[in-house]
Amino acid sequence: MMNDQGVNDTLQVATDVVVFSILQQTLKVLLVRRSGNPVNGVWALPGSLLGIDEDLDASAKRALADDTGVSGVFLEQLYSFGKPERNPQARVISVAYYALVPSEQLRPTPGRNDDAVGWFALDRLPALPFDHREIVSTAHHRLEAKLDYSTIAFQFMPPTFTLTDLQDVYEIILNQQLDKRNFRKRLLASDQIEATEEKRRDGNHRPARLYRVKHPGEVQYVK
Amino acid sequence: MMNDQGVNDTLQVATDVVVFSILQQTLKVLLVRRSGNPVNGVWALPGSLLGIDEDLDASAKRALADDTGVSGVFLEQLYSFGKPERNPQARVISVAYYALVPSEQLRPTPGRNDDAVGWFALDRLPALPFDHREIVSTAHHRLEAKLDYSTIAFQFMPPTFTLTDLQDVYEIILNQQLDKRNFRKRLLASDQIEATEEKRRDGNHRPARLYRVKHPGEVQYVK
DNA sequence: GCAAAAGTGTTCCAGATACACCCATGT
DNA sequence: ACATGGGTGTATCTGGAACACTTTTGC
Repeated sequence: MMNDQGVNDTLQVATDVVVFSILQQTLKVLLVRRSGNPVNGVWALPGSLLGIDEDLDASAKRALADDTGVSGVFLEQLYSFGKPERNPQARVISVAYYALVPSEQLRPTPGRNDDAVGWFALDRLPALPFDHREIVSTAHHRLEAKLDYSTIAFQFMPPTFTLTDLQDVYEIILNQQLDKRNFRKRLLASDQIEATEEKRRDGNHRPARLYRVKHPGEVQYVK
Repeated sequence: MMNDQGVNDTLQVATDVVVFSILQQTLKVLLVRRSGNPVNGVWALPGSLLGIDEDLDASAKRALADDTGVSGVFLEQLYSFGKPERNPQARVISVAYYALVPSEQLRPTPGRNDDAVGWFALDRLPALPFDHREIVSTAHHRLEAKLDYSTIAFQFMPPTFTLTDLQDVYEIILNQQLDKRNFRKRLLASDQIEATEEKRRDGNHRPARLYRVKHPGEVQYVK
């Protein structure tokens, strides 16, 4: 199994997950710092080698839960990365996934192989091993694109939220200001969210009506 | 490497390619009939096991060339399929690709491991092994979707073509009639094709002007 | 009463749609 | 001259973009 350079020459498959959330009005990615070999003390994407009888989706889900304690969130296959030189220690194909976590809902906790987990802004990422930066970048592009033609943004929302909360999510991901009236008109016309009877009072201003998504967990195509 | 059921329990990665073309005014898929084991005499997607030092894209390209003689065409990664039970003989993850071949340009020829190659209409596919039917279906959805927001249809065109030829391609893939004037207006406005000085004379009617794509080989996002 | 965010409608413009007739050729 | 597919323009509709003031609360 080892060739004469000490390199394992069997093929392995891993799943790696780019976890996005919006914290402190910023789009962030969840990274873990591994305590074990081969990458001691370096921040990397949560991930795992694929079990011999394990489904790809299940592997990504498990990697996410084991490494970060996050579960029950939107998770979708992104792309497979397989340059022979991407990992110098071994030949590993990475089937990458991305996940969206509702803002401030989950407190990720390090798994038993991890030193720490942490949220990082996209423009403040630490050095990442292998092609993890390319994976993050591909996931970011996918997220931006899907915002335009699907209800993917709802996956960032807690069970109830205000229209301003939702608009903030769009503005942060698209990195541009949106018109409040047009945004509300479009969202309400899409028939994907509904008003609750509740309002949120905070600060010294008019309370905001709370909404909920009509089909939580489902990402639908719109337009 | 073999367990006591005679099943190889190492993980393997394959690339499989869904090749589309438009022949006889129909969207067709290219299949190969394997002469060797394990699938003797059954039609399947062209594909290959990934070499230990081979890039995924290179593997798909090679599989396509080896199995069908097709090369130099549009080829893009589609999705990775990895259900543990998808292949009962071995644990194989398939990284699927799809390719588009210009109509009537290439004459596919069987590779040395193949019995035959053939084009099949999507609603006239033979029984396919593993999850190849699901892979074809996923590729078909991708193709339909990309037609709307990219110049992917140009990949089906020969070097020069008439606007009616191009409209036929759209109508076949979308399976609906399009308005001739609106189609021409939109295509010409997109600034992606240009008129040549040539015309094509066939049949007893006015000759049609031939066009060419401005950026052949590139698939651009439009709209 | 003032500061702060919530909430609400109309006009304008651009791009998509619907639609019918003349043109150039071969036989 | 006629049959065949090639080629063209205008009116209408619809969805997106721009834009400013009133409301409700806390202090």
